[in-house]
Amino acid sequence: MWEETRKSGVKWQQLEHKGPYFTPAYEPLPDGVHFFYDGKPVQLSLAAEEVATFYGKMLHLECTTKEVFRRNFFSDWRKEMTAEERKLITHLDKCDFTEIHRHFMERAEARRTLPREQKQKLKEEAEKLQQEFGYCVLDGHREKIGNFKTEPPGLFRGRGDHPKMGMLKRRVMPEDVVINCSRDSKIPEPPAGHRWREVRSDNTVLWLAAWVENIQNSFKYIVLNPSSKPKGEMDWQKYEVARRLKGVVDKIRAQYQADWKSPEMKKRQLAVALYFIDKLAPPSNSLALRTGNEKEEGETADTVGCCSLRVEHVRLHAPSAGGQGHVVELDFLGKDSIRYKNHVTVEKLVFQNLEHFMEDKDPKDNLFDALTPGGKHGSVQADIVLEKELNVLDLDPQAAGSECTSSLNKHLQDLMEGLTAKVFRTYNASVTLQEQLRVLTRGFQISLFQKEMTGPGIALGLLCLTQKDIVQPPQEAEDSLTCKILAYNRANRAVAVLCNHQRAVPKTFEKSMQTLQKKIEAKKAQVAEARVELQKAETDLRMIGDHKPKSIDVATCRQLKSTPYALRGGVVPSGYFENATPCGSESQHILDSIRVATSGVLQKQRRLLKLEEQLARLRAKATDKEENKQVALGTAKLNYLDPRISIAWCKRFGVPVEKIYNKTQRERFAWAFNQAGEDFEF
DNA sequence: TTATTTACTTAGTATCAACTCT
DNA sequence: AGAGTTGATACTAAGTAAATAA
Repeated sequence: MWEETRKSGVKWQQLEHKGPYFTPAYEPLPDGVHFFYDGKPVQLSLAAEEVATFYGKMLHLECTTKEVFRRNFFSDWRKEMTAEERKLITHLDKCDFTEIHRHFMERAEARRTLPREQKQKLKEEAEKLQQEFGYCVLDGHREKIGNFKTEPPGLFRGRGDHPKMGMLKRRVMPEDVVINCSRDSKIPEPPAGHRWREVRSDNTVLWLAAWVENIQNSFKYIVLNPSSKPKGEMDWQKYEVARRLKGVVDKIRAQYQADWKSPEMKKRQLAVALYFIDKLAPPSNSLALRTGNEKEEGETADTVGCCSLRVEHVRLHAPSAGGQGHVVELDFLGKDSIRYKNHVTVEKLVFQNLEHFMEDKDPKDNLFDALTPGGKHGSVQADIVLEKELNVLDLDPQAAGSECTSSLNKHLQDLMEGLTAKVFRTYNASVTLQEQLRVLTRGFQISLFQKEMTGPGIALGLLCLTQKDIVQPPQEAEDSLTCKILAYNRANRAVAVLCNHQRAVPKTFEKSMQTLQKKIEAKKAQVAEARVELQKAETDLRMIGDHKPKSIDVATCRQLKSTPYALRGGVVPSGYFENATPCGSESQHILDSIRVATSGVLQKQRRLLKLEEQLARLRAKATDKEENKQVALGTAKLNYLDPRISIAWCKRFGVPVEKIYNKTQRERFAWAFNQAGEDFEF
């Protein structure tokens, strides 16, 4: 069934929806808010004012200080001005948006501090909108839509050094929007006085509406929510492909390793490129690069992936006397201009190949030039020929990627149906999670077993200690749950590191770390204090023994020794009462005071344990926080880790899935829940 | 072939909402 | 109750890769 739909490309039979919700029209600034030029208030035309507010709203953001941003903004803004405005406003430096900025900050603040009922009202209105526009009917099921609103107009915020940052992103109009729905469904109504660009019925795609965005001239789509059935199905298939890779990955690796020795330059480059994409050697010797498609120069930030790597991104470190092995250093800006910097030990053959690939090239030349059309190794068959061709140096050194990625993917397709470069990231990520979970929680099942055998329920003394006096194993269940979750996060983090998922250090990081440290110090003090108190209680108990050891009869002595306290190697030394003589009624009194003193010791002991636990938990939290400082776990969790691995692990270790996946995530992974038994293996 | 277009996944950040602590 | 934290969500940019056009 799935096979058929995949082959035919048909994705639905019925699709009905209300079309996108459009950004409300621009609301002019209130009378009291002014824009100033050269110190004088200027009443702008509506269009120019709107664009001015886009900039004013962003005044606190770093991008407004960037020259490219300011230049692009100013140039686009001037296009929206009237002739007079354009004549007057010639320098951005003379523009004063501070009143506009203050206005929007105050408005946001006002909304935050709205009384509870008004907030409730806003929430209800949002919910109404969601109900009206946020769902569609797909093959008889009501499915949630991911983004049912068109993107509002504003200033483009590219990441990294984006040449187009600050450009005006135009308002989307119904006339821009193509609607996709089934022919016989209720066709969505365009807003009054407008019409759609087109209404079509293409059931080989999943989008509901689309428009062309004016910055990059690319499509934007209204699509389904990840919780929807078709999205879930695709997610599932993605992991199934990755699992099939597991079956052939050894063969593939053997082959590309063999290809490192191929006489054909192209083959060797392909083999090394694939190695860069695949190499997995935890904990810190993996590469896991993205494919690195070609990008149009000047249209986007200069970022690269495997196929678009340039010589300048690679450094080779020959084996040193210290015996470091062959090390490759990669340093480049990857997706989202996130820096990828890594030292990795590689096989000698890889190293030699790289030396060869880099020979006689400029830093700006492509590393894998034989896989790109204009590269100097491009059409060369063998090294021997290559050596004679060295004069073909400056043939378009910039040409990158597309040829490389498509030949790479074509090669992979031959090795396994459905295999592409990005599958390696999915595969390596999921396999790493599974393995790390195994390693990091290896101890837990054993300790559960031990608990059964030696648990707390052993015979207690007859000192009439009440149940609560028994030293409980320190809240085992809860404590081990904390440990398990910490272990899960560690495993998750290993994958995030593998995939280089970074985030900006949270603005509040230092401060909240400090408060946490303070808490730890306070807890340490409490622990020390509790320890002193325990010692004092122990001395008290011993004192009773010192003063009246003889008063205890033999039977009581036995009882005493069998109390949990004595058994724990406490302060009453074994044999301490051995020579006590029977002394009848007096022993009852002694027994009483010992009971009280013992109970005191037990109480102090419990308190100490509890505090020590709290301290341990705080320390764990601090570790977790520190390790997470620059690592984003969410991306791996959402896009790379087969949820069935986590679900199976939860079942095996008795961890409630809610501790791992929040509500949205459980909805997103709904497809996985009835699939993964506790013995699921990726 | 090679370049362009299209459709979909992957990504980090800003903001919003909920919760914790004082 | 209000401030401060934290977690969740909304948002949309930036990739991948297949399909299509030239």
